[in-house]
Amino acid sequence: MGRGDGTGRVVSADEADDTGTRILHVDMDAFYAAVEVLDDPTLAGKPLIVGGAEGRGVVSSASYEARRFGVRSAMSVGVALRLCPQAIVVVPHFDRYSALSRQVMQLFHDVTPLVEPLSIDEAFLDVGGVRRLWGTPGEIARKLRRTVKEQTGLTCSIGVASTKHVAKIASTLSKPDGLLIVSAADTARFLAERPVRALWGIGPKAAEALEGRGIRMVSDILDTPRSVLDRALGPAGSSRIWELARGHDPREVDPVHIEKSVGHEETFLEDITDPAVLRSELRRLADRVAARLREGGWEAGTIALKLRFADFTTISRSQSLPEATHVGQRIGDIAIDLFGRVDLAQPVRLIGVRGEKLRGAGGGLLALWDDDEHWRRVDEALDGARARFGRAAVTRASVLGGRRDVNALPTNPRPEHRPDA
DNA sequence: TCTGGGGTCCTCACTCTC
DNA sequence: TCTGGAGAGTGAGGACCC
Repeated sequence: MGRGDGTGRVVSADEADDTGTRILHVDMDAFYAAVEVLDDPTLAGKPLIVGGAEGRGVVSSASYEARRFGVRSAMSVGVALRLCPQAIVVVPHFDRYSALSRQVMQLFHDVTPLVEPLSIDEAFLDVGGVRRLWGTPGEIARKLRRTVKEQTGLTCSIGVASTKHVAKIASTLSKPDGLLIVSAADTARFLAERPVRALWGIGPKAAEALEGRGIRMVSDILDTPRSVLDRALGPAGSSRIWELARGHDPREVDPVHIEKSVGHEETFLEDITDPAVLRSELRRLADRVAARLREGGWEAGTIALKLRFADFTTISRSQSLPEATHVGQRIGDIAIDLFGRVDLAQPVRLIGVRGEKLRGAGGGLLALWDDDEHWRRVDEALDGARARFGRAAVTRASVLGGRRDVNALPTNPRPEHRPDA
């Protein structure tokens, strides 16, 4: 398994046992900050904060030099600068991050078609089927770390395990610039030694609920009756951590991503009280949401409004539509109607619009998921494409990913997705 | 100088229908 | 005709993730 190397991280030795593993979780180190350093080497070695430089900005990413002072992402830039006054603050350059992200994801796809991006800077890879090409999962992880560094100049950390959940925890522990392999045989012990907060889905609230009952480590979960977990987390949360604590995680690496909602929101530099200004802002946000919907070939079946007031209380209002839409005027009308039903007792800090229950290309994919016959035809198309282009080159995602291809496939919308249902 | 933006998932309350 | 339970759908809010 892993060992500490004196920096707080846990990494594997070169000869680490990777028996029973096939999942890699790759996570770029302090991604935004690292890209800024790449583009301006004079920032190297300095405490760096990427975030909103004025008003109500928060930290999107911080270099490890800044993290040593307690700077964390999602912290307000003001608080971060109090902790680390010498930090250099730069505004984010999202287009640049996206470009590098695409480059890194392509390197992953060069290894295996089974890549599931989790966010701009991390992904799961299933390398179980490419051993004969590239070696064992541990060897693949070592090569991949070298390749990413050589091709992009950026470092990444990789967790290797038999499940996604354990691979994810392992990559976190190995940060920065590390590799941690957890063999199948070591999984139970590895998990038992972790605090409950390390489990996927246990945030501050759930951790507090568990710790209030004396459940601090994953090993404590193993000794806790299910009824106690049910009371602490509810049946769904309880069921999830019951399984995860035992190393059970049947989720496969899934390269097919289906969007479920599209939204935009904005926090004002100063709180707004004038309803006319807020309505105007809603129109602007509705137009942006509509543009995104049209880009994706979707229509939204539900429109949701979000408001955050000066005291940070947040409310939402939503309305399902008889006919789905991607028209900005219509989305704006609904958002403004929802807004009109809200009692504006306080100034507004944030306003947002979201389209939910997406139909169109996304809805078609949902239908495909639910219908064995359609999946059979997708797999036929997959086999045909693989015969032409080679197995490693073609995935379900690449068969389904092109919108033209998706629309060419038969779809059978589920009843709740039919506008006239 | 308190607390962004874009998401997903879950729970609970309420309404409607059978 | 009234009442209650079950189940589905909808809406609101919260927790969590990066």
